[in-house]
Amino acid sequence: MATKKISQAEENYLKAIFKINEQEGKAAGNKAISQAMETSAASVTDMLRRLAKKELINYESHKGVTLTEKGDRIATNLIRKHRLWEVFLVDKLQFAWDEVHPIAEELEHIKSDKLVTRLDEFLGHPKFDPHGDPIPDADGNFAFRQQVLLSEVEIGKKGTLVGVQEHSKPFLQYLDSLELGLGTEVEILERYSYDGSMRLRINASKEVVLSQKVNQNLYIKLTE
Amino acid sequence: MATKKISQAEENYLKAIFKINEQEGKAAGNKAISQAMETSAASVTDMLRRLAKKELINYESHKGVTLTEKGDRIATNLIRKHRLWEVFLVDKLQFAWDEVHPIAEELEHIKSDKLVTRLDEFLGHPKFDPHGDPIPDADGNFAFRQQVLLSEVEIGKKGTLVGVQEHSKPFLQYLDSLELGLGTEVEILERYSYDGSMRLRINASKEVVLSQKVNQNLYIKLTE
DNA sequence: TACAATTTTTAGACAAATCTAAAAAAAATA
DNA sequence: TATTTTTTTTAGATTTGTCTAAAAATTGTA
Repeated sequence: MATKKISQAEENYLKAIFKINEQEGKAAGNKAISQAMETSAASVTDMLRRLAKKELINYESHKGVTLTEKGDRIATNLIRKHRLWEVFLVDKLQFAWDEVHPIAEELEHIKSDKLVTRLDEFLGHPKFDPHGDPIPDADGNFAFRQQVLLSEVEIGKKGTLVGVQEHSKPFLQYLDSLELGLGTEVEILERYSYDGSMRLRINASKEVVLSQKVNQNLYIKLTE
Repeated sequence: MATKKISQAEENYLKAIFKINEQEGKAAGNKAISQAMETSAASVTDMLRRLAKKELINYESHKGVTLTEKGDRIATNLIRKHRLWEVFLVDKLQFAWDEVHPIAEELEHIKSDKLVTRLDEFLGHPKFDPHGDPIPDADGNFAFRQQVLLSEVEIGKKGTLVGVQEHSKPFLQYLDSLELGLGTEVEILERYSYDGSMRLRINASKEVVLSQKVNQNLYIKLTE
Protein backbone atom coordinates (compact mmCIF):
# COMPACT_ATOMS: atom_id res chain seq x y z
CA MET A 1 0.00 0.00 0.00
CA ALA A 2 1.51 3.25 -1.20
CA THR A 3 1.85 5.94 1.46
CA LYS A 4 -1.54 7.60 1.85
CA LYS A 5 -1.93 11.33 1.77
CA ILE A 6 -0.98 12.98 5.04
CA SER A 7 -2.60 16.24 6.07
CA GLN A 8 -0.87 19.21 7.63
CA ALA A 9 -2.65 18.54 10.88
CA GLU A 10 -1.39 14.98 10.88
CA GLU A 11 2.10 16.15 10.11
CA ASN A 12 2.00 18.52 13.03
CA TYR A 13 0.96 15.76 15.40
CA LEU A 14 3.79 13.54 14.16
CA LYS A 15 6.27 16.31 14.80
CA ALA A 16 4.88 16.92 18.26
CA ILE A 17 5.06 13.22 19.10
CA PHE A 18 8.61 13.05 17.79
CA LYS A 19 9.68 15.93 20.01
CA ILE A 20 7.98 14.55 23.10
CA ASN A 21 9.51 11.12 22.53
CA GLU A 22 12.89 12.77 22.18
CA GLN A 23 12.65 15.17 25.11
CA GLU A 24 11.03 12.81 27.59
CA GLY A 25 12.77 9.74 26.29
CA LYS A 26 9.57 7.71 26.40
CA ALA A 27 6.19 7.15 24.75
CA ALA A 28 4.15 10.35 24.51
CA GLY A 29 0.98 10.56 26.58
CA ASN A 30 -2.23 12.13 25.41
CA LYS A 31 -1.80 15.02 27.80
CA ALA A 32 1.66 15.99 26.64
CA ILE A 33 0.46 15.92 23.05
CA SER A 34 -2.63 17.98 23.76
CA GLN A 35 -0.45 20.57 25.49
CA ALA A 36 2.05 20.67 22.66
CA MET A 37 -0.71 20.99 20.08
CA GLU A 38 -2.88 23.28 22.19
CA THR A 39 -5.96 21.16 21.59
CA SER A 40 -8.31 19.15 23.74
CA ALA A 41 -7.51 15.63 24.89
CA ALA A 42 -10.52 14.40 22.93
CA SER A 43 -9.11 15.78 19.69
CA VAL A 44 -5.85 14.05 20.41
CA THR A 45 -7.53 10.68 20.93
CA ASP A 46 -9.34 11.11 17.61
CA MET A 47 -6.16 11.99 15.80
CA LEU A 48 -4.17 9.18 17.40
CA ARG A 49 -6.68 6.71 16.08
CA ARG A 50 -6.31 8.15 12.60
CA LEU A 51 -2.52 8.11 12.74
CA ALA A 52 -2.57 4.54 14.02
CA LYS A 53 -4.82 3.46 11.17
CA LYS A 54 -2.29 4.92 8.75
CA GLU A 55 0.47 3.03 10.57
CA LEU A 56 2.34 6.19 11.44
CA ILE A 57 2.30 5.59 15.20
CA ASN A 58 2.27 2.68 17.61
CA TYR A 59 -0.81 3.20 19.68
CA GLU A 60 -2.79 1.24 22.22
CA SER A 61 -5.44 2.79 24.38
CA HIS A 62 -4.02 4.35 27.53
CA LYS A 63 -0.48 3.27 26.64
CA GLY A 64 1.22 6.32 25.17
CA VAL A 65 2.47 6.56 21.60
CA THR A 66 5.70 6.24 19.65
CA LEU A 67 6.31 6.72 15.96
CA THR A 68 6.59 3.85 13.54
CA GLU A 69 9.49 3.92 11.13
CA LYS A 70 7.23 5.55 8.57
CA GLY A 71 6.06 8.15 11.07
CA ASP A 72 9.59 8.82 12.16
CA ARG A 73 10.71 9.35 8.60
CA ILE A 74 7.98 11.90 8.04
CA ALA A 75 8.64 13.75 11.30
CA THR A 76 12.37 13.88 10.68
CA ASN A 77 11.83 15.21 7.19
CA LEU A 78 9.55 17.93 8.56
CA ILE A 79 12.23 18.96 11.01
CA ARG A 80 14.74 18.96 8.18
CA LYS A 81 12.54 21.21 6.09
CA HIS A 82 11.70 23.49 9.00
CA ARG A 83 15.34 24.06 9.85
CA LEU A 84 16.48 24.49 6.28
CA TRP A 85 13.83 27.15 5.74
CA GLU A 86 14.95 28.88 8.92
CA VAL A 87 18.47 29.03 7.54
CA PHE A 88 17.11 30.44 4.29
CA LEU A 89 15.14 33.12 6.10
CA VAL A 90 18.09 34.20 8.23
CA ASP A 91 20.97 33.79 5.80
CA LYS A 92 19.30 34.87 2.59
CA LEU A 93 16.41 37.10 3.61
CA GLN A 94 18.02 38.72 6.65
CA PHE A 95 15.36 37.72 9.14
CA ALA A 96 16.29 37.75 12.82
CA TRP A 97 16.51 34.42 14.64
CA ASP A 98 13.50 35.26 16.79
CA GLU A 99 11.22 35.82 13.77
CA VAL A 100 11.65 32.70 11.70
CA HIS A 101 9.87 29.97 13.64
CA PRO A 102 6.24 30.70 12.68
CA ILE A 103 7.09 31.18 9.02
CA ALA A 104 9.12 27.96 8.87
CA GLU A 105 6.18 26.28 10.59
CA GLU A 106 4.22 26.95 7.40
CA LEU A 107 7.01 26.40 4.91
CA GLU A 108 7.84 22.97 6.30
CA HIS A 109 4.59 21.60 4.85
CA ILE A 110 5.44 22.34 1.22
CA LYS A 111 5.59 18.96 -0.47
CA SER A 112 8.44 18.65 -2.94
CA ASP A 113 11.49 16.51 -2.39
CA LYS A 114 13.27 18.28 -5.17
CA LEU A 115 12.64 21.62 -3.50
CA VAL A 116 14.28 20.39 -0.30
CA THR A 117 17.25 19.00 -2.16
CA ARG A 118 17.75 22.20 -4.11
CA LEU A 119 17.25 24.41 -1.08
CA ASP A 120 19.79 22.40 0.90
CA GLU A 121 22.25 22.78 -1.95
CA PHE A 122 21.53 26.50 -2.34
CA LEU A 123 22.21 27.01 1.36
CA GLY A 124 25.48 25.07 1.20
CA HIS A 125 24.30 21.97 3.08
CA PRO A 126 24.05 23.60 6.50
CA LYS A 127 24.39 21.25 9.46
CA PHE A 128 22.75 23.53 12.03
CA ASP A 129 19.89 26.01 11.97
CA PRO A 130 19.95 29.63 13.26
CA HIS A 131 19.30 28.42 16.82
CA GLY A 132 22.08 25.86 16.66
CA ASP A 133 19.75 22.89 16.26
CA PRO A 134 21.06 20.13 14.01
CA ILE A 135 19.51 19.72 10.57
CA PRO A 136 18.98 16.05 9.74
CA ASP A 137 20.32 15.00 6.36
CA ALA A 138 18.18 13.44 3.63
CA ASP A 139 18.49 10.05 5.36
CA GLY A 140 17.31 11.46 8.68
CA ASN A 141 20.69 11.49 10.43
CA PHE A 142 21.27 14.33 12.84
CA ALA A 143 24.74 15.83 13.18
CA PHE A 144 26.25 15.43 16.63
CA ARG A 145 28.23 18.12 18.36
CA GLN A 146 30.14 18.14 21.62
CA GLN A 147 28.29 20.70 23.74
CA VAL A 148 27.49 21.47 27.36
CA LEU A 149 25.05 23.76 29.10
CA LEU A 150 26.74 26.99 30.11
CA SER A 151 25.55 26.33 33.66
CA GLU A 152 27.81 23.25 33.75
CA VAL A 153 30.97 24.95 32.57
CA GLU A 154 33.75 25.52 35.13
CA ILE A 155 35.35 28.84 35.99
CA GLY A 156 38.25 29.78 33.76
CA LYS A 157 37.04 27.74 30.80
CA LYS A 158 36.47 29.28 27.40
CA GLY A 159 34.08 28.29 24.69
CA THR A 160 31.72 29.31 21.92
CA LEU A 161 27.96 29.72 22.09
CA VAL A 162 26.63 27.10 19.68
CA GLY A 163 23.00 26.64 20.58
CA VAL A 164 20.00 27.65 22.64
CA GLN A 165 17.72 25.35 24.56
CA GLU A 166 14.83 27.77 24.77
CA HIS A 167 13.50 29.29 21.53
CA SER A 168 11.07 31.91 22.80
CA LYS A 169 11.07 35.34 21.21
CA PRO A 170 11.70 37.18 24.53
CA PHE A 171 14.66 34.95 25.34
CA LEU A 172 16.23 35.37 21.91
CA GLN A 173 15.67 39.12 21.99
CA TYR A 174 17.24 39.31 25.43
CA LEU A 175 20.31 37.54 24.07
CA ASP A 176 20.40 40.01 21.18
CA SER A 177 20.34 42.90 23.62
CA LEU A 178 23.41 41.41 25.33
CA GLU A 179 25.05 40.89 21.95
CA LEU A 180 25.09 37.17 22.58
CA GLY A 181 24.58 35.17 19.43
CA LEU A 182 25.71 31.89 17.94
CA GLY A 183 29.46 32.00 17.54
CA THR A 184 29.99 34.40 20.42
CA GLU A 185 33.14 33.55 22.40
CA VAL A 186 32.62 33.26 26.14
CA GLU A 187 35.01 32.96 29.07
CA ILE A 188 33.66 32.02 32.48
CA LEU A 189 34.93 34.51 35.04
CA GLU A 190 32.86 33.81 38.08
CA ARG A 191 29.92 31.77 39.33
CA TYR A 192 27.70 32.92 42.19
CA SER A 193 26.49 29.89 44.08
CA TYR A 194 23.82 31.95 45.82
CA ASP A 195 21.54 32.12 42.78
CA GLY A 196 23.47 30.23 40.14
CA SER A 197 24.22 33.32 38.10
CA MET A 198 27.52 33.64 36.25
CA ARG A 199 29.81 36.42 35.12
CA LEU A 200 31.37 36.03 31.66
CA ARG A 201 33.58 37.86 29.27
CA ILE A 202 32.17 37.80 25.77
CA ASN A 203 34.17 38.10 22.58
CA ALA A 204 37.26 38.84 24.69
CA SER A 205 35.90 42.25 25.58
CA LYS A 206 32.80 43.21 27.55
CA GLU A 207 31.51 41.42 30.64
CA VAL A 208 27.98 40.26 31.32
CA VAL A 209 26.24 38.56 34.23
CA LEU A 210 23.73 35.90 33.32
CA SER A 211 21.06 34.47 35.59
CA GLN A 212 20.81 30.74 36.15
CA LYS A 213 17.71 30.66 33.99
CA VAL A 214 19.77 31.96 31.10
CA ASN A 215 22.82 29.76 31.84
CA GLN A 216 20.66 26.69 31.68
CA ASN A 217 19.44 27.57 28.22
CA LEU A 218 22.73 28.14 26.44
CA TYR A 219 24.85 25.45 24.83
CA ILE A 220 28.59 25.97 24.76
CA LYS A 221 31.24 24.20 22.78
CA LEU A 222 34.38 24.27 24.88
CA THR A 223 37.60 25.54 23.33
CA GLU A 224 40.21 22.77 23.38
CA MET B 1 -14.62 44.31 11.45
CA ALA B 2 -11.04 43.09 11.09
CA THR B 3 -10.43 40.86 8.07
CA LYS B 4 -11.57 37.38 9.01
CA LYS B 5 -9.32 34.41 8.53
CA ILE B 6 -9.32 33.16 4.96
CA SER B 7 -8.66 29.52 4.22
CA GLN B 8 -6.49 28.17 1.46
CA ALA B 9 -9.55 26.85 -0.32
CA GLU B 10 -11.11 30.30 -0.20
CA GLU B 11 -7.93 31.86 -1.49
CA ASN B 12 -7.87 29.47 -4.41
CA TYR B 13 -11.42 30.35 -5.36
CA LEU B 14 -10.62 34.05 -5.24
CA LYS B 15 -7.68 33.51 -7.53
CA ALA B 16 -9.80 31.48 -9.95
CA ILE B 17 -12.51 34.15 -9.99
CA PHE B 18 -9.89 36.84 -10.58
CA LYS B 19 -8.49 34.99 -13.57
CA ILE B 20 -11.89 34.29 -15.09
CA ASN B 21 -12.95 37.91 -14.65
CA GLU B 22 -9.72 38.97 -16.34
CA GLN B 23 -9.75 36.47 -19.20
CA GLU B 24 -13.43 36.66 -20.03
CA GLY B 25 -13.81 40.30 -19.14
CA LYS B 26 -17.03 39.69 -17.24
CA ALA B 27 -18.57 38.22 -14.10
CA ALA B 28 -17.56 34.60 -13.54
CA GLY B 29 -20.28 31.97 -13.79
CA ASN B 30 -20.56 28.95 -11.57
CA LYS B 31 -19.58 26.64 -14.40
CA ALA B 32 -16.38 28.42 -15.29
CA ILE B 33 -15.37 28.40 -11.64
CA SER B 34 -16.16 24.74 -11.15
CA GLN B 35 -14.07 23.92 -14.21
CA ALA B 36 -11.17 26.04 -13.04
CA MET B 37 -11.29 24.51 -9.56
CA GLU B 38 -12.08 21.01 -10.77
CA THR B 39 -14.96 20.65 -8.33
CA SER B 40 -18.69 20.15 -8.61
CA ALA B 41 -21.07 23.02 -9.29
CA ALA B 42 -22.66 22.36 -5.90
CA SER B 43 -19.37 22.93 -4.11
CA VAL B 44 -18.96 26.19 -5.96
CA THR B 45 -22.37 27.44 -4.90
CA ASP B 46 -21.54 26.63 -1.28
CA MET B 47 -18.23 28.41 -1.48
CA LEU B 48 -19.68 31.45 -3.23
CA ARG B 49 -22.10 31.89 -0.38
CA ARG B 50 -19.24 31.76 2.09
CA LEU B 51 -17.12 34.23 0.15
CA ALA B 52 -20.10 36.56 -0.21
CA LYS B 53 -20.71 36.45 3.55
CA LYS B 54 -17.12 37.51 4.06
CA GLU B 55 -17.62 40.32 1.56
CA LEU B 56 -14.90 39.06 -0.73
CA ILE B 57 -17.16 38.72 -3.79
CA ASN B 58 -20.26 40.36 -5.24
CA TYR B 59 -22.73 37.55 -5.59
CA GLU B 60 -26.40 37.19 -6.38
CA SER B 61 -27.99 33.88 -7.24
CA HIS B 62 -27.69 33.07 -10.94
CA LYS B 63 -25.90 36.34 -11.68
CA GLY B 64 -22.19 35.52 -11.87
CA VAL B 65 -19.56 36.86 -9.49
CA THR B 66 -16.95 39.57 -9.36
CA LEU B 67 -14.45 40.35 -6.62
CA THR B 68 -14.97 43.11 -4.11
CA GLU B 69 -12.05 45.41 -3.49
CA LYS B 70 -11.06 43.27 -0.56
CA GLY B 71 -11.28 40.10 -2.63
CA ASP B 72 -9.31 41.70 -5.43
CA ARG B 73 -6.55 42.74 -3.05
CA ILE B 74 -6.24 39.20 -1.76
CA ALA B 75 -6.25 37.63 -5.23
CA THR B 76 -3.68 40.07 -6.54
CA ASN B 77 -1.43 39.43 -3.60
CA LEU B 78 -1.68 35.68 -4.18
CA ILE B 79 -0.63 36.17 -7.78
CA ARG B 80 2.22 38.36 -6.61
CA LYS B 81 3.43 35.69 -4.22
CA HIS B 82 2.97 32.90 -6.73
CA ARG B 83 5.05 34.65 -9.37
CA LEU B 84 7.76 35.80 -6.98
CA TRP B 85 8.18 32.24 -5.74
CA GLU B 86 8.41 31.04 -9.35
CA VAL B 87 11.23 33.49 -9.93
CA PHE B 88 12.93 32.22 -6.80
CA LEU B 89 12.63 28.61 -7.90
CA VAL B 90 14.01 29.28 -11.36
CA ASP B 91 16.62 31.94 -10.63
CA LYS B 92 17.92 30.70 -7.31
CA LEU B 93 17.16 27.01 -7.21
CA GLN B 94 17.66 26.24 -10.89
CA PHE B 95 14.25 24.75 -11.49
CA ALA B 96 13.01 24.59 -15.08
CA TRP B 97 10.09 26.82 -16.05
CA ASP B 98 7.84 23.81 -16.57
CA GLU B 99 8.34 22.55 -13.01
CA VAL B 100 7.59 25.52 -10.84
CA HIS B 101 3.85 26.01 -11.06
CA PRO B 102 2.65 23.32 -8.62
CA ILE B 103 5.26 24.26 -6.02
CA ALA B 104 4.43 27.96 -6.26
CA GLU B 105 0.79 26.96 -5.93
CA GLU B 106 1.64 25.83 -2.39
CA LEU B 107 4.14 28.54 -1.54
CA GLU B 108 1.71 31.33 -2.44
CA HIS B 109 -0.36 30.51 0.65
CA ILE B 110 2.40 31.24 3.16
CA LYS B 111 1.14 34.17 5.21
CA SER B 112 3.80 36.74 5.97
CA ASP B 113 3.93 40.18 4.43
CA LYS B 114 7.48 40.58 5.56
CA LEU B 115 8.45 37.39 3.78
CA VAL B 116 7.05 38.69 0.51
CA THR B 117 8.80 42.02 0.90
CA ARG B 118 12.11 40.39 1.66
CA LEU B 119 11.76 37.83 -1.09
CA ASP B 120 10.98 40.55 -3.62
CA GLU B 121 14.06 42.43 -2.48
CA PHE B 122 16.22 39.31 -2.56
CA LEU B 123 15.14 38.62 -6.13
CA GLY B 124 15.88 42.20 -7.20
CA HIS B 125 12.25 43.34 -7.59
CA PRO B 126 11.50 41.29 -10.71
CA LYS B 127 8.71 42.64 -12.91
CA PHE B 128 7.98 39.38 -14.75
CA ASP B 129 7.94 35.72 -13.80
CA PRO B 130 9.67 32.84 -15.63
CA HIS B 131 6.76 32.59 -18.08
CA GLY B 132 6.81 36.30 -18.80
CA ASP B 133 3.72 37.08 -16.72
CA PRO B 134 3.80 40.42 -14.90
CA ILE B 135 4.33 40.40 -11.15
CA PRO B 136 2.05 42.93 -9.43
CA ASP B 137 3.82 45.26 -7.02
CA ALA B 138 2.90 45.56 -3.34
CA ASP B 139 0.03 47.90 -4.27
CA GLY B 140 -1.37 45.44 -6.78
CA ASN B 141 -0.25 47.23 -9.93
CA PHE B 142 0.76 45.05 -12.85
CA ALA B 143 3.57 46.10 -15.15
CA PHE B 144 2.50 46.66 -18.72
CA ARG B 145 4.53 45.60 -21.71
CA GLN B 146 4.04 46.14 -25.42
CA GLN B 147 3.60 42.66 -26.82
CA VAL B 148 1.84 40.81 -29.63
CA LEU B 149 1.06 37.22 -30.36
CA LEU B 150 3.62 35.71 -32.69
CA SER B 151 0.75 34.71 -34.99
CA GLU B 152 0.02 38.41 -35.56
CA VAL B 153 3.56 39.43 -36.49
CA GLU B 154 4.28 40.27 -40.14
CA ILE B 155 6.94 38.68 -42.30
CA GLY B 156 10.31 40.32 -42.05
CA LYS B 157 9.78 41.65 -38.54
CA LYS B 158 12.11 40.85 -35.66
CA GLY B 159 11.41 40.59 -32.00
CA THR B 160 12.06 38.88 -28.69
CA LEU B 161 10.05 36.13 -27.06
CA VAL B 162 8.78 37.70 -23.84
CA GLY B 163 5.91 35.50 -22.72
CA VAL B 164 3.81 32.40 -23.19
CA GLN B 165 0.05 32.25 -23.24
CA GLU B 166 -0.18 28.55 -22.46
CA HIS B 167 1.62 27.23 -19.38
CA SER B 168 1.29 23.48 -19.79
CA LYS B 169 4.28 21.29 -19.15
CA PRO B 170 4.19 19.67 -22.60
CA PHE B 171 4.07 23.04 -24.31
CA LEU B 172 6.96 24.44 -22.28
CA GLN B 173 9.00 21.31 -22.81
CA TYR B 174 8.36 21.48 -26.52
CA LEU B 175 9.67 25.04 -26.55
CA ASP B 176 12.74 23.85 -24.64
CA SER B 177 13.37 21.19 -27.24
CA LEU B 178 13.37 23.92 -29.91
CA GLU B 179 15.65 26.06 -27.77
CA LEU B 180 12.97 28.68 -27.57
CA GLY B 181 12.92 30.46 -24.24
CA LEU B 182 12.18 33.92 -22.89
CA GLY B 183 14.64 36.33 -24.43
CA THR B 184 15.10 34.33 -27.59
CA GLU B 185 15.39 36.58 -30.64
CA VAL B 186 13.08 35.69 -33.51
CA GLU B 187 12.82 36.85 -37.09
CA ILE B 188 9.74 35.98 -39.12
CA LEU B 189 10.83 34.44 -42.40
CA GLU B 190 7.66 33.01 -43.80
CA ARG B 191 4.02 32.34 -43.03
CA TYR B 192 2.07 29.47 -44.57
CA SER B 193 -1.52 30.53 -44.98
CA TYR B 194 -2.58 26.92 -45.56
CA ASP B 195 -2.32 25.97 -41.88
CA GLY B 196 -1.12 29.15 -40.25
CA SER B 197 2.33 27.77 -39.47
CA MET B 198 5.37 30.06 -39.60
CA ARG B 199 9.05 29.72 -40.33
CA LEU B 200 11.40 31.72 -38.12
CA ARG B 201 15.06 32.27 -37.56
CA ILE B 202 15.91 32.13 -33.86
CA ASN B 203 18.85 33.85 -32.22
CA ALA B 204 20.09 34.85 -35.67
CA SER B 205 21.09 31.30 -36.44
CA LYS B 206 18.91 28.21 -36.76
CA GLU B 207 15.49 28.05 -38.35
CA VAL B 208 12.33 26.47 -36.99
CA VAL B 209 8.80 26.00 -38.24
CA LEU B 210 6.05 26.53 -35.69
CA SER B 211 2.45 25.40 -36.02
CA GLN B 212 -0.37 27.89 -35.64
CA LYS B 213 -1.18 26.39 -32.25
CA VAL B 214 2.29 27.34 -31.08
CA ASN B 215 2.29 30.79 -32.77
CA GLN B 216 -0.88 31.70 -30.97
CA ASN B 217 0.67 30.97 -27.62
CA LEU B 218 3.84 33.02 -27.85
CA TYR B 219 4.13 36.70 -27.00
CA ILE B 220 6.67 38.75 -28.90
CA LYS B 221 8.05 42.17 -28.16
CA LEU B 222 8.89 43.72 -31.53
CA THR B 223 12.34 45.15 -32.05
CA GLU B 224 12.11 48.88 -32.79
C1' DT C 1 -6.18 -1.87 49.51
C1' DA C 2 -9.46 1.60 48.76
C1' DC C 3 -10.35 6.23 47.74
C1' DA C 4 -9.04 10.34 45.25
C1' DA C 5 -6.88 12.59 41.56
C1' DT C 6 -5.44 12.50 37.02
C1' DT C 7 -5.48 10.93 32.41
C1' DT C 8 -7.73 9.03 28.57
C1' DT C 9 -11.61 7.71 25.96
C1' DT C 10 -16.44 7.98 24.49
C1' DA C 11 -20.56 10.32 23.02
C1' DG C 12 -22.55 13.78 20.62
C1' DA C 13 -21.98 18.33 18.09
C1' DC C 14 -20.21 21.55 14.86
C1' DA C 15 -17.79 24.01 10.87
C1' DA C 16 -15.34 23.58 6.51
C1' DA C 17 -15.13 21.63 2.18
C1' DT C 18 -16.47 18.42 -0.56
C1' DC C 19 -19.78 15.01 -3.12
C1' DT C 20 -24.25 13.02 -5.90
C1' DA C 21 -28.87 13.38 -7.29
C1' DA C 22 -32.71 16.10 -7.97
C1' DA C 23 -35.12 20.51 -8.48
C1' DA C 24 -35.31 25.16 -10.10
C1' DA C 25 -33.97 28.93 -12.93
C1' DA C 26 -32.06 30.93 -17.02
C1' DA C 27 -30.69 30.67 -21.74
C1' DA C 28 -31.05 28.80 -26.30
C1' DT C 29 -33.77 27.22 -29.98
C1' DA C 30 -37.43 25.39 -32.77
C1' DT D 1 -43.90 31.51 -27.50
C1' DA D 2 -43.17 26.91 -26.00
C1' DT D 3 -39.89 23.56 -25.40
C1' DT D 4 -35.45 21.87 -24.74
C1' DT D 5 -30.89 22.43 -23.05
C1' DT D 6 -27.78 24.31 -19.94
C1' DT D 7 -26.64 26.34 -15.70
C1' DT D 8 -27.32 26.98 -10.97
C1' DT D 9 -29.14 25.88 -6.60
C1' DT D 10 -31.03 22.79 -3.04
C1' DA D 11 -31.16 18.64 -0.30
C1' DG D 12 -28.85 15.34 1.99
C1' DA D 13 -24.31 12.89 2.89
C1' DT D 14 -19.37 12.37 3.92
C1' DT D 15 -14.65 13.40 5.75
C1' DT D 16 -11.49 16.02 8.55
C1' DG D 17 -10.50 18.22 12.53
C1' DT D 18 -12.16 20.28 16.21
C1' DC D 19 -15.03 21.02 20.64
C1' DT D 20 -17.55 20.08 25.58
C1' DA D 21 -19.32 17.08 28.92
C1' DA D 22 -19.42 12.74 30.86
C1' DA D 23 -17.69 8.08 31.54
C1' DA D 24 -13.96 4.90 32.07
C1' DA D 25 -9.34 3.65 33.05
C1' DT D 26 -5.05 4.45 35.23
C1' DT D 27 -2.15 6.30 38.72
C1' DG D 28 -1.15 8.22 43.18
C1' DT D 29 -1.90 8.26 48.00
C1' DA D 30 -3.81 7.77 52.59
